[in-house]
Amino acid sequence: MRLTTKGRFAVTAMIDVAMHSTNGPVTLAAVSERQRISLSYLEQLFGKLRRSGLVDSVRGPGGGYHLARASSQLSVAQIIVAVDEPIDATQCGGLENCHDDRRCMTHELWAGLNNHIFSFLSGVSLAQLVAQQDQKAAIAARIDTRQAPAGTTPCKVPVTAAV
Amino acid sequence: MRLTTKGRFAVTAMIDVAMHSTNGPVTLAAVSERQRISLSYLEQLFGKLRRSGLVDSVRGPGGGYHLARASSQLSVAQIIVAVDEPIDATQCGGLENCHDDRRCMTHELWAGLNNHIFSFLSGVSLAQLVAQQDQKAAIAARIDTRQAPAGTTPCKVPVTAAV
DNA sequence: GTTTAGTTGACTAATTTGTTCGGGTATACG
DNA sequence: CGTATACCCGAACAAATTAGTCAACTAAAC
Repeated sequence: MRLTTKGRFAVTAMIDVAMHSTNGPVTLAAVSERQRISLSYLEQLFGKLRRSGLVDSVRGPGGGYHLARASSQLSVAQIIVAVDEPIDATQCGGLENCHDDRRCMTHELWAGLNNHIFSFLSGVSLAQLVAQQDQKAAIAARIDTRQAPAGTTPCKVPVTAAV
Repeated sequence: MRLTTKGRFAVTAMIDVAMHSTNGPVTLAAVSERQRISLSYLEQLFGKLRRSGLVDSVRGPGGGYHLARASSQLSVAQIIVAVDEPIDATQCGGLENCHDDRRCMTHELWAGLNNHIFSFLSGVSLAQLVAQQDQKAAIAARIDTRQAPAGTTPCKVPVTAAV
């Protein structure tokens, strides 16, 4: 389980697809324009997402991508695993040359921590992120039109410093 | 919050220090030898760990590094943040040029997910990992001394598929 | 004063990231 | 038909990051 900008771009793009697939497939050109990600990079990412069975593609005019499953059935972990090919921080690579106890430490350790992080991100569905995003968009719209009802905390979503 | 092999090396090294600091500071040379991490790379990592206040250094003969706090008070998140400098996947960099609603999406989204992952890893202390490691070492030692019982596979800890 | 070991900085190879380019192929539509 | 759309594919590429090397320095123990 690696966590880099690559996986983040993939998740972002998937959210974009989820939010715009109400009427037909979403083209990568549209995602590229909206999310400011280069088209070719998106093609690479969606090639992996497609081969992993997370999205389906429709070729030809009017084509594009749509989610292969309901957004509630797609987890962040699946997306990240699909695009961020796994790498292990072990020297032995989990092979037979770990006679010495110590050399196995990294491997066992990270396998465990991997599990934790993986299962955590498996519990976060695309639907949740979309809902979160929709909510913010709604708040923003309400602020724009200055119709914030009493009792609501406008834009009070605490965006923490980038960690 | 990035999650790469760099942070994993740092955590591995910190566990090694935690496990061997019973009698005096631990030298990086020893960590390097045990964990098969290059000495100079460790020097870079521990430079950051020291500047982040996670370890203290003792110079001269008999010197080395030791944890600045009890291992139960040191979280994985702190270690990773110390060595894996933050990067944001946003185009606007959280600046003022995100007039368009869409361009802020990545930023808000990952800030939230960052929080989740960060708080999760903040809850994992070095002490926990050490305990987990000690437990495995004890099992391994038992296997070593008592001629492995039938059915056990030495050094074949059920390593989950690398994610 | 010599040895140990941290401290620093510069430098390098390998890998990853993100992009650009240049071609393909399937299909809707006129 | 043909053509435009949009997926598909691969190669080449600069930039950043990762991992490691080298060399010189400082503080402290003996």
